[in-house]
Amino acid sequence: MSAMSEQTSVAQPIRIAIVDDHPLVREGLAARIATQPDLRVCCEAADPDSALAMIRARRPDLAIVDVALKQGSGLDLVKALSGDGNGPKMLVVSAYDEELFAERMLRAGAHGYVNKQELHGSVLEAIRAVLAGEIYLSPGLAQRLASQAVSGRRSAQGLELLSDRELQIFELIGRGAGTRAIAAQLHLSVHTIESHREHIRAKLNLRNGTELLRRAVLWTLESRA
Amino acid sequence: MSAMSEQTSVAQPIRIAIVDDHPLVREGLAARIATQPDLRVCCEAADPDSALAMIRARRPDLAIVDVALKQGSGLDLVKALSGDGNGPKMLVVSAYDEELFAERMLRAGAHGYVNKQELHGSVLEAIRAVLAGEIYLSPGLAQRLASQAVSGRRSAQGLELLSDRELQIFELIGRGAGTRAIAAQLHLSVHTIESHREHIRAKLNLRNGTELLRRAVLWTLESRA
DNA sequence: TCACCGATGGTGGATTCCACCACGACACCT
DNA sequence: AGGTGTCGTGGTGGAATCCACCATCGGTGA
Repeated sequence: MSAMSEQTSVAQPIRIAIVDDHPLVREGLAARIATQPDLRVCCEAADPDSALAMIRARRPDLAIVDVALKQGSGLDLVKALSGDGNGPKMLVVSAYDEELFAERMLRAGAHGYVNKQELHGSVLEAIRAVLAGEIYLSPGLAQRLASQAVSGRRSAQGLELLSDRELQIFELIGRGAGTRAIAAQLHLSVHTIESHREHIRAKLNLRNGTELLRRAVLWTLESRA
Repeated sequence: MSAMSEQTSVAQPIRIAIVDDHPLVREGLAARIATQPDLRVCCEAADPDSALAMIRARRPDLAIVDVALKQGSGLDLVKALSGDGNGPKMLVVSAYDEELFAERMLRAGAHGYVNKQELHGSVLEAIRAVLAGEIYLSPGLAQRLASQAVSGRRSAQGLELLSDRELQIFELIGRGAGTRAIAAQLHLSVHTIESHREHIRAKLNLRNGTELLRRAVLWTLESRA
């Protein structure tokens, strides 16, 4: 909405950080934000690690974060930031419209979740809402989440059953990463990854690692990053 | 917006169509193109079907196409356009840096392939190159493709240098069958299958069985078109 | 004939998988 | 406070698989 009554000129613009691994998306966001005189992009990052450092150093008012950052899933970034105490507001943008991620992100401390598909011009709306202290969700997504909550049905493909960690590992498997590589990337023991694999297999009713890999590859293709 | 008549220095601006299902990416591209006085975005589309109609109607000089369009994979779009005869140049942008996709796209008639990751500022470079009649590839991608061609064997996906047996087994792998299952189904020794796997890996320049499985799954998916 | 390749199969060592277990942290219930 | 559950992290040991060589046999082409 255009209820900008307390527009205190451009003396103190609201500072926004953008975290996305696609330069094009960053530029698209920046272009939109540039249309608003009281908003300003203060810094950008392409991966969660540098993003965390950057945000802690620059202390923006709002951070726009992509779910699917190449290493370390963005979920960790949101968790870390929300654990920081008086951190920025966090608006998550995603290529997935999965209720799956929205729920997790909000639980992890995000203040809004917008799908890249749905935002014809609604990012700004989302930004305003989040800055005002509200929780913002893409319209379609909000509806699906609501109807899902009513019917109690949660079975997209059984993936809801996976915990955050498990889902993250599932995603990495889908990208073609082997157990060893995942362990290295996440700084975890190989045994831990294997343990997670096993739990994932159990929850998804998969017999062997081959079926798991297959499922993961298929899924990451369908809901592309 | 910034659709001002710029015909002062350039009588005939080059007209570009953008096809991507993410509005943000479209805007990012448009923002970059807007910095060039002789280039102009003439139309946009979010899905392959409307894109095809649009491009045939508007006849742009260049079409920038995302691989990962929701329905119909963008590959079909490129094929259709290149089958049209005197169609536009086609530059493919992708979230994947997979050699696989690049190769298929180029063979389908695309004139360039850029990864969304790599393009810090190089889309314009790519656009220029493609318009000039060259074939453009992301630097990293070009390098990998080249080294692949030098080291091992040249190959469209390399699949045509598989023997009949190997191709058959490759397909079964793609369907999710394990080595043991394949052996049983073909009434062969497990060792034989493993031997074939090894040969396939060698011919396709794949390091481990995981990559093989991944490649096989991808292929059996994309070959539905 | 000879050299090569495709299909089949093997050996042995490295790697990975997998079932089962364990412990600490945290949440939720009553 | 206790009890129960799940989550994340690790481990062990045996089974399965992978993988780099190697071998045989039959066909095909120089």
